[in-house]
Amino acid sequence: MTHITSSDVDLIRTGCPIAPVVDIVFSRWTTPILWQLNAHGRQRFNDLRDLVDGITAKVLTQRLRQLERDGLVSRTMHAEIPPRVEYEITDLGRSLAPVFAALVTWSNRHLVDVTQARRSYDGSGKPLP
Amino acid sequence: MTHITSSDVDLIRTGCPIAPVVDIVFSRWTTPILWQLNAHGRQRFNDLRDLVDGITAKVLTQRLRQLERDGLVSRTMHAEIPPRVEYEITDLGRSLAPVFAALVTWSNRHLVDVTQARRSYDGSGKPLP
DNA sequence: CTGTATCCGACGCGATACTG
DNA sequence: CAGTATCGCGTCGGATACAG
Repeated sequence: MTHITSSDVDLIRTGCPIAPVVDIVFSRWTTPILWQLNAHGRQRFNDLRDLVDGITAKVLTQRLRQLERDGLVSRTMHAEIPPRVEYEITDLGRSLAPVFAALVTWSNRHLVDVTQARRSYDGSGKPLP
Repeated sequence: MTHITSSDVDLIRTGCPIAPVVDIVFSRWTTPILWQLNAHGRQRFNDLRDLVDGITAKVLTQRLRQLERDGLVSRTMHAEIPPRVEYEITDLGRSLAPVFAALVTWSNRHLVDVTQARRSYDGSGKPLP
């Protein structure tokens, strides 16, 4: 007799198994924040703000809170005057490196294809999204 | 003498080199749509709508237009009554397979760590995002 | 320096009704 | 069957001002 395991059921039922991780890693601003923390190491709040290009203090705070809650970033508060707070990517955050590497590889190989596809589409009278 | 190439400058200047591809691949609904088209092959509009769980016709149309423009999905219109339209993932879309595979791997290994980090954070009196 | 509070405009998305 | 049109709400993010 054949057995249907719970993981089999998951394979059948699951809409998109990577949906949860996409929400965690690719919600807005999280990718550039993690990228900069990974590239430049531990950073103070305002320095990180400068590194992440167009982000405002409010949104940076919101995103850092979420990343801290998810265990991807750590926050260290130094009781000094003026106050100093440092953010650092965690081991769990660094474990995303293969994912980011795969994206870099794909970008180098195929981003130009997307650009070309867009030109071709826009120049062919089809309805623009 | 040392030379500074344009790619060196890019490495210094670039905020986050994967930001463009993240916008293309991980904007809302695109991941589940591509996943289902990759898993179940060519699909008619309403069948795809049923596969993608909670999506409405309007939003599915918008996302499919964008994916078609980016060259990740192809649209085939059959002049019949009733009309039949089929969507299929392209070779360019399939070239994302290593990216999705990396996400599956990370999800299997580390999604539980995120869940645990959230429980720990929520149970420690820190400000909730 | 490191945030927080408030206001507000833009956008995304769902619901519904309608068309070729 | 495969969309499109319209409406309305909710959320997100930007700007600004303020606080510890």
